[in-house]
This record gives sequence, C-alpha cells and structure tokens, in this order.
Amino acid sequence: MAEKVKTKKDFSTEERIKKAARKVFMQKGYAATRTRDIAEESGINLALLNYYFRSKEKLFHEVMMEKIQQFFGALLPIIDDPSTKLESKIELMVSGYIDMLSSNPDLPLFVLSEMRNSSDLKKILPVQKITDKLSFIQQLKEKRPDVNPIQFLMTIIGMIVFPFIAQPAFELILGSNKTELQKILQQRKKLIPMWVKAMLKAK
Amino acid sequence: MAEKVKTKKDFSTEERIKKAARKVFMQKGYAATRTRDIAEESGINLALLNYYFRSKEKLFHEVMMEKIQQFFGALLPIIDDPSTKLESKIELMVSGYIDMLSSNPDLPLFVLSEMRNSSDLKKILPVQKITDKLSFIQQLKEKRPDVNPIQFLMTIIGMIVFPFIAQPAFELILGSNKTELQKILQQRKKLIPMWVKAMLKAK
DNA sequence: TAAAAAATTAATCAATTGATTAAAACATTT
DNA sequence: AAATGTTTTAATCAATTGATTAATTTTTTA
Repeated sequence: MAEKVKTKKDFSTEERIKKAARKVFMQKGYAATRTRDIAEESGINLALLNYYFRSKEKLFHEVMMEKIQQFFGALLPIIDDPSTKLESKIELMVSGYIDMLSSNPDLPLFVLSEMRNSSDLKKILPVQKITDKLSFIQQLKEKRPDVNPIQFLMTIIGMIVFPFIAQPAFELILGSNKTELQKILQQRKKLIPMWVKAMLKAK
Repeated sequence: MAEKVKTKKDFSTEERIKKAARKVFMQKGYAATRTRDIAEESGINLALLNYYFRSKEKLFHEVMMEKIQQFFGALLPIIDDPSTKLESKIELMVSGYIDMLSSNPDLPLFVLSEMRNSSDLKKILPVQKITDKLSFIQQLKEKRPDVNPIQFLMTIIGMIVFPFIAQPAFELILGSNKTELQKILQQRKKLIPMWVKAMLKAK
C-alpha cells in the first residue's frame, strides 16, 4: 500500500526498467512480453521489476499511458490552436506528426493494437468530446459544411499514420529498402498537404 | 509423421476447430490466445486440437495464411486488371475493399500486427515484385509521372483501411456509436474515389 | 458381426512465467 | 562503528499452458 519512495536519483534502476519496458512492450506487445525479457533488457534482477512496479500489468499501464499521451497528445495542441488557419494547420500537423512517428515507428501499431483489449484504458483517453470543440473541426465545417468533419480527420490521419502501421508490408514491396521508405515518408510532408487541399476543393 | 487423413466430412471437428481458431486468433492475436480458448470456443476437447493440427503454431500458420490471402488477395485482382481504366478501378477497389473489411473488421489490425513478428511469413506474401507489373501502377505512372506510384497506393489503401484499424478510437470519438461508424464507412465509398480523383489532378 | 482403424476423452507432464521470499549487499543515520 | 533502512540477489512457488499419453468410444473395414 505504501507509495514508492522518490529518492534524488529518479533515473537509474526504476527508470532503466521503464526504459526497457517501453522498448520490449512496444516491440512485442503486452501478451508476448515476458517480465524476464524486460529484466534482461534492462540488466536488472527479475525481482526488482516487481519491487518497483508491483506487477507486469502495472508497469504496462504506466508505459501505455505514456504512449497514448504521445500518440494522441502530439496532435491535439496543433489542431486545437484557433490562431492558425486551416491550411497551415494541415501543414503543421502533417509535418510534425510524420517527424514524431519517424522517431517512434512502432507507436501507432502498438497503441491501436493494445487499445482493443483493455477497456479501462479507453476511458482515460484524451479524446473526451473532441467532436465540436476543436477549432480544426470548426474550420472544416466552415469550408465544407456538406461533409462530416470526421471524414476529413479520418482521411488525413490515415494518410499520415498508415505507412507506419503497414511498414513491414511496404518494406517488402520496396525490397525491404529501409532508406527508400524514409525518403518516401519525407516526401509525404509536402504531398499530403497538397492532396488534402485538393480534397477540400473537390465536389 | 503420417499425413492427415481427409475423410468425406471435411467440415465438423477439424473445420470447427479452425473456425474457432480464426475467431480467437483474430480477436486476441497469437500470443494472447491459449489453445484452451480455442478448444472451448469450438466445444471440443483440448487434445483434439493437437490431434488435428499438431501444435498451436501450425494451426496459427494455417489461419494466418488464409488471412494474408484475404487481406492482400482481395485487392490484387482488381488493381491488376488492365481492362478497367484508372478511375473505375479506383471506384471498384474502394467499394469492394470497404465491403470486405466491413465483414471482417478485425482483419487489418490482425494481419499487420502479426506480420511484424514472424519473419518467415513475410516471404510467403503474395506481394512479390508488385512494383512495375501491376497495371494500376502503370496507369498511375502515365497519369502522374512526377509522383512515385507507391505514394498513391499508400494513400488510397490508407484511406480505406485506417478507419478499421483505429475503429476503437473512432468509436470513442463518436460516442461508441457503432451504427454511426457504419454509416460513415459507407459514405466513404463515394468520398474516397472523389478525393483520389482530386489528388490525381493536384499540382 | 468381429477386427481394425479413427476419433475422442480425462488425466497428466514438463516447461514457462509472474510473483514472492528470505537473505545478502549497500547506503544512511545516529 | 552500530543500528536502521534501502536495494539487490538467488532460490523458489504456484499457476498457467502447450503438449502427450493411455484408455475409451465411435466408425469403418473385412
């Protein structure tokens, strides 16, 4: 029941375990991960994992919260800023999100896979009542009142995120050429905004 | 070592196990699935699973091959038909794929998640040398020689598939309204082709 | 129908795995 | 330095899990 004691060195051990947990959980998912994998990856004794985090599930929960925040949170501040107009907002979110995902290519598949299971995690999502409040939604409604803004949101995010989710498949198509895929992802920073603008005009 | 004996009733038992395996594997993924789950789901004794399929992994492999075929195979015949021109090809693939995925909403996340692990599965993909042979790629090259056709392919498939992958997230946004999401997916049959045509013109 | 083969079951095994324990090593306080 | 508290370790536990076994029931063959 006693709370964890926070000493001066918040890094080391506890943080090393968490870092290893992030890596292993992200690569293999919750079910395929053994606590021994995490212990080995962080170079600590298995018992320390339970000493610091009580259980596999609790440790996972902490990592999952971080990753959900990272996945959804990176987008919200951009699309919710009322001071940037629609077109530059699109450029900002595409460019920013592609950069973030390039540094965390496993993030989307991890978050979306693990979301399906734990029903309690869904409740804690930072997605409460996005519907009308977001300035991005408002701006889409103004420009194209005839189309459900969710349709645009789905499409734009899908354009950005899907290449990361299907990365193994696309690497096969490209002859498992890793750098080629990187080049393509960078090109999309310009392509997607151009295409989205065309979409917004399409009748 | 002896091969499985194929009697007249290829359904029942063996097929019941496979059907249950499809359901449970698709819902929970390989690692989270216990053979006992499958046995229970199919109403058979646990030992029968090994009697018919030798191991969890072999059973999974059979299911996975099916699902890979279903996921990629449903697309190839449409986009590889040289007799349909680009625009109607787009309409066909969007409509057909949305229908197929509406009947199998777990398919994309399952296939793309499980692909990341088993490296041997990648080799057996029906994606060998898609690059130039596909008439769809050729047609894209003709219409827009300035853009890598993979960029279009990524985008179109992403538009179609992403809503299914992120379904739990979108259900939250829509207030976990299942029918609302169905309506949106049906609308996309017309929206996506319209948008893709606009993309193809965009400079 | 008797014998042989195939299908099914209950019980069990061995390995894995999350977690705990008790002792040891290390650090801090007095 | 002794006492106290904290961190780390090796060993072990109990539950789970994939798989097997040996016996039983059902089906097919002769």
